[in-house]
Amino acid sequence: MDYYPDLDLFARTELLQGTPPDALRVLQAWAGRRRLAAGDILFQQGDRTTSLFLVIAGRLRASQMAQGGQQIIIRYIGPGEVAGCAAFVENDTHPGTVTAVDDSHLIGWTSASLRQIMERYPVIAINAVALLCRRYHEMQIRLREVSTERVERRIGHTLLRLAHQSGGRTARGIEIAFPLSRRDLAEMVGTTLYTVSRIVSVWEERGIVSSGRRRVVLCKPHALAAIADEEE
Amino acid sequence: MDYYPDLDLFARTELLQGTPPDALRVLQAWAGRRRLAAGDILFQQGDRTTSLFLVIAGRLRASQMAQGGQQIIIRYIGPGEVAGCAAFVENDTHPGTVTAVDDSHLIGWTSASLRQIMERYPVIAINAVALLCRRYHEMQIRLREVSTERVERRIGHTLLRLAHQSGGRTARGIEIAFPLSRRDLAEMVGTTLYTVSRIVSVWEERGIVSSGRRRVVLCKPHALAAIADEEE
DNA sequence: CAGTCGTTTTGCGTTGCATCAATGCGCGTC
DNA sequence: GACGCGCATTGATGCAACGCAAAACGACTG
Repeated sequence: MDYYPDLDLFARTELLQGTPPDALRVLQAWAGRRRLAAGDILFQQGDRTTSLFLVIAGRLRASQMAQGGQQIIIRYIGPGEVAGCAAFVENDTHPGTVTAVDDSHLIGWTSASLRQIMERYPVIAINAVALLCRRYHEMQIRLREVSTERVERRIGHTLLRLAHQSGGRTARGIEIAFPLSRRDLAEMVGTTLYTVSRIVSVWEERGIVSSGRRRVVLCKPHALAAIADEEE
Repeated sequence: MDYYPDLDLFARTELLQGTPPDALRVLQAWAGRRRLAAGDILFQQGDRTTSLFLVIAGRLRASQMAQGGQQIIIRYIGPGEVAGCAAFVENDTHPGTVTAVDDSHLIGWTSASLRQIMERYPVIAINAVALLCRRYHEMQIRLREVSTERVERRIGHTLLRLAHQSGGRTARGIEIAFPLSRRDLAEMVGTTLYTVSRIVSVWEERGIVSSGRRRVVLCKPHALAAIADEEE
């Protein structure tokens, strides 16, 4: 009897949950593997979409460049999540660049094979639809935040989201589980690293967060939530 | 032989293109109809998702409220497009409110029947994936714009997009085909109606646009594009 | 035709945040 | 241990855009 180490892992991802075992075996057979060291680029903005990737381990960052050289961070992608959504559609181009922020291990399928698989196993297409709805919804909320809220609250919401998505419990509080600099935060929030630094410094004095070189720990998440959601 | 007036219309929409004729007939049989007058609400933010709607005629606006009473416009939805994406997923809630800005005619399917249809006809699920990818990509670009560009350029981009999406050729230039107030524009761009008014007034003096009560005509689209995309 | 309501314009004071510049700190490297 | 580099802090300054207020301008209504 063969041993397929990926199978049960597959079955717990957002894209492949509920997929019949034979589909999982097909997926495994067609999968390509990819390892990245922290800092490596998976693909660049404007590249043709060749493959969709599933993150097995590690963490990636999807970002988008403006013509002025500024960039924003679209999202961080962790284990079980999908990188390179645009590859769901054949012959498209990637809207952003995806970079590894930690050493990462990925599995990829070509757009063409993915399409075949979705035709044969509609569950996967339906999972993809659900996943994209979530992402779309996420973006709507961020667009609203950046359009209507001021910087302090946006930083608050962003940290809470990151903590929720990939926070680890520690003695001091919830720690963001990957390196996150002031500049990174600024590019998620739509501000400058200077402003982030000032605001986080104030929070640090108040004991709400504890942060250092590319590390952030939320000591009092509820206090942060109060700042992020207080009435007017 | 029966006459199904919707069938060829269906086959030209983003969601249903490439769908086999028998699927179209099933879809037609399961469809609910809905008519809205300008100003009517299709569903509210927070409502449970019951149905997904296809716009046959008219125009709708998807918006999202912030707790302070401010709101932003997510997008305008025209004929052939889909309203209420969240209904792709059963037992979810709508992230925004959808309102008719013109008298509109819609067709709807319940989430449950939609799911069955997608299982039976994966093309539709795959179309949905492509559609959501496009929307997701759109939002990424808007998020980048609102985070990195200043108001004048954002208004320019927004008008160009609207013109592209639903502009009608007229003697004076390209006219946005539905009522669009300064406030509406402000809520799409993430600014105030005052700022929009000022900037549009300047453009009006320069002959780039011509606008009045809830009407906008782009007289010199290329000049607008130059403003929106000029280097630095 | 007067009255009302929604939209747009415009002036002006205010301010949140960007921008520039200088300094300090921690970490890896030769 | 000294150097250099990337990251973080902090102050000073300027400006783009906000927010208020008041008025002008249609458009619709009784």
